Amino acid sequence: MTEPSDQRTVGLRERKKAATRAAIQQHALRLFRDQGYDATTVQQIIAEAEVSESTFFRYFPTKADVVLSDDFDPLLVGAFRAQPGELSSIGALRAAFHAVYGRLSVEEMSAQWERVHLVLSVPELRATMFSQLASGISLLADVVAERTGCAPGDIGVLSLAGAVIGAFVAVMFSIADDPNANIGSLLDETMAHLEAGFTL
Amino acid sequence: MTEPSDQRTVGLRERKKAATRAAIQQHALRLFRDQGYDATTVQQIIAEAEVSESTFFRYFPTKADVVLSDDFDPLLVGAFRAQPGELSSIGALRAAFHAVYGRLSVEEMSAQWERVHLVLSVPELRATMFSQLASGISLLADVVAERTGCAPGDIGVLSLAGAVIGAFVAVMFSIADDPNANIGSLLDETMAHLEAGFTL
Amino acid sequence: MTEPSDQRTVGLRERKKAATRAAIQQHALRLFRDQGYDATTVQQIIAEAEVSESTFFRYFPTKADVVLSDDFDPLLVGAFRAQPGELSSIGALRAAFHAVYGRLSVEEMSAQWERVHLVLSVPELRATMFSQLASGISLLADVVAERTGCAPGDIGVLSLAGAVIGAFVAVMFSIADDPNANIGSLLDETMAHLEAGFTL
Amino acid sequence: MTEPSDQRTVGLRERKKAATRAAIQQHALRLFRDQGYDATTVQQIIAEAEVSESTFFRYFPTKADVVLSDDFDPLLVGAFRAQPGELSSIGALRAAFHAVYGRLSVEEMSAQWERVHLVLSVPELRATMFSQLASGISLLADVVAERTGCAPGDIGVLSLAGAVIGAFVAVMFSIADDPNANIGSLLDETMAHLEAGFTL
DNA sequence: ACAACCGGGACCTCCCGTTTTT
DNA sequence: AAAAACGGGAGGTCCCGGTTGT
Repeated sequence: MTEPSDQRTVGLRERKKAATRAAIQQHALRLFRDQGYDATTVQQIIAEAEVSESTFFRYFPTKADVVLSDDFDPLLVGAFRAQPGELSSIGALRAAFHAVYGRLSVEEMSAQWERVHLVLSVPELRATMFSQLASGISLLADVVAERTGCAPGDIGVLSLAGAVIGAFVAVMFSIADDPNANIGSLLDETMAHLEAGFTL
Repeated sequence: MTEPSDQRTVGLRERKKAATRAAIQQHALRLFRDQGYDATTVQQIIAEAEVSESTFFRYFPTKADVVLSDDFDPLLVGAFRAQPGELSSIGALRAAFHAVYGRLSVEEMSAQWERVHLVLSVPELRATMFSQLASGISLLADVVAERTGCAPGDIGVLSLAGAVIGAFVAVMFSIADDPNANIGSLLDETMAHLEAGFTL
Repeated sequence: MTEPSDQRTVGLRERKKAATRAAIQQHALRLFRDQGYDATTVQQIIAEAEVSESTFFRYFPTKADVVLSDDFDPLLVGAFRAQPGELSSIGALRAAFHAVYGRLSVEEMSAQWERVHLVLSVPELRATMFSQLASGISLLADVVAERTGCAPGDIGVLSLAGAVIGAFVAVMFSIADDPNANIGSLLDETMAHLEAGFTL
Repeated sequence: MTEPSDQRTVGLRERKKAATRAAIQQHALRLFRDQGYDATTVQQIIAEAEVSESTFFRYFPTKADVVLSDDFDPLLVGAFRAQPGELSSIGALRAAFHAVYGRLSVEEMSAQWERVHLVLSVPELRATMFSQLASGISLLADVVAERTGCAPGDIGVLSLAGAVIGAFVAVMFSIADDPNANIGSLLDETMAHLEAGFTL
């Protein structure tokens, strides 16, 4: 799983860390796909990625985190904050999703699909997803509250965060059995529906 | 946990089943509250509810299902289907939520809160919530598709279903720390936001 | 699954029966492959094959028999009996196997593979295989005893029958994950080894 | 059913384990003989053998395994590996069978017969025999491949393994109705036939 | 001390015979 | 009388804490 493209020039150290991280994830996902998640050991992953076990666990606290960690969250937050103030929150979110998911390379797209597929099909991974969701809602509520000046516990803010994350999950479900789906355009359409109040 | 009120005269068999189910759930939730979820055994529950172990597992395939099974789902579906065709889908959903959650008795409300609290605090229960969500989204997508004539896989339908369930979850999070919150009015407000396209 | 080719002219009635039987088996195997064995109902099979349920059960006492019934047994016995007396029993068997399995059409070969694959992968079917084996050994012992004049309980006759069936099973295992294996030549090689006393 | 004699002094722990295993099997087989397989419960067995239920299932994953588990397999493998390299594979196998089955005590012989008889007469046990066979063929193929340097998938190796197991099964069938049959000499005769290429 | 082994208990599934409802 | 629900019991999995062999 390659790091989502970020063209801004960052330090060499940052880039090396990202490369290591990407290498581990990439080899791990390939092994998971070929042999199954349970049948793949951390030993095999570090052998393929040519890193030490301690390095592995520095980047990913557990084997499950290789699949679960979502590199898009910080990008999304950044893109959201960068949106002009005239946009409504939901409009800004739509733009942010578009900026992050709209221009995925074919490899990034398929890696993303691989992740979604694994998470939904391996019980152990599925079990941790709810907590991921909770964090997602919480994170989203925080940045929306920050933007609007509302409290993060405001029912409107929470509803929005829940609805966005829920719709996101629904999209993930729908692409789980279609490896060729276009995540970016589906998400954009989804956000448009949210913005329009679902006029069906 | 008392069964949401349904006064229509149905057969004796149906009433007995509902009573048995309610008795099991009621005693189980009380024991869970008093002793904790893990510390309560199925043996204790069936002793209190005066049913056999077979009967327990006939009603609830696992101990977790006593907490997780949501009696409101079928009511919600029924109320949704009963809404007039002029309403938009989201409007009909709002009305359905109002009809079901708007007039909960104090006991029903507190039982509901108890359930939410348990689910969020017991890891084993939280682990299965994601699958519950998936079923929820799927069920909702089906009934909305049925109403609108769209396919259940339509992206608009899926987005709506995901957003509603997601917002529902967010509300549940927000009431988890507040035993006296009014579920009904919070849900109504949430649905209003969804309908209006989150104008913040 | 088409009937193993038998060019001798037989009555119309016989041919019609064979055609019906083949049609049932063919559609059943296709459904089993597409949907899985358990998920396929007899109703679906008879709908596809356009026969009545009673006709289905006249040809195959149970659903499992559609897969298990081996049309090759009687052909094999016939071919064995037709071998010249100068051949040793094992030589005659080798010739018989060659006559029956040596000239399978591509469809027959793949249907045969399908059957083997199903039997080995579906627990319910695998469970009945041992009895099939027992019948196979018994049948083989009988015809060999008849040819040689020995008693069917003679240890030599039984050993031969057991060894041949066992080797046959081993071949089936080995082709189970190779859809393109040539059953005929593998069996011939196997019989050659048996005849030569396994000189390795 | 006593453990096939192994006089080498091993650790106390090993001896205790063997004793426990033997005790469970011995009492179980006695109860099966007296009351029938189905009518005997695991509770009765553990009461007689004076172990806990956990211990029972640690040694035998299922009740059926008490009958099905074959203590002779590892001995056979050991004896086979111990044969001098000059012997052909089939010759070495014959010698190994002779070494293991040739000197059974009367009790061991009758316990063995008891097992065979049970397996063939109880449907539930018969149903799993095919998988046992598969493992047997696979195991045999592995050790023969190891000895000859061939691949375990080599058709010659597989044929041999299949033939030997098949002949073994045939012998088991033939003794099922004769409690006084001499397993050792029948097997030896069988292997001789296999080695000679069945000259009948 | 360290690992392997053991007992015990909770959870869960399947099946069968009996009772209850329709 | 047919269908549905119930009780009971057996088989099997998993985990945890205590004991025992090395």
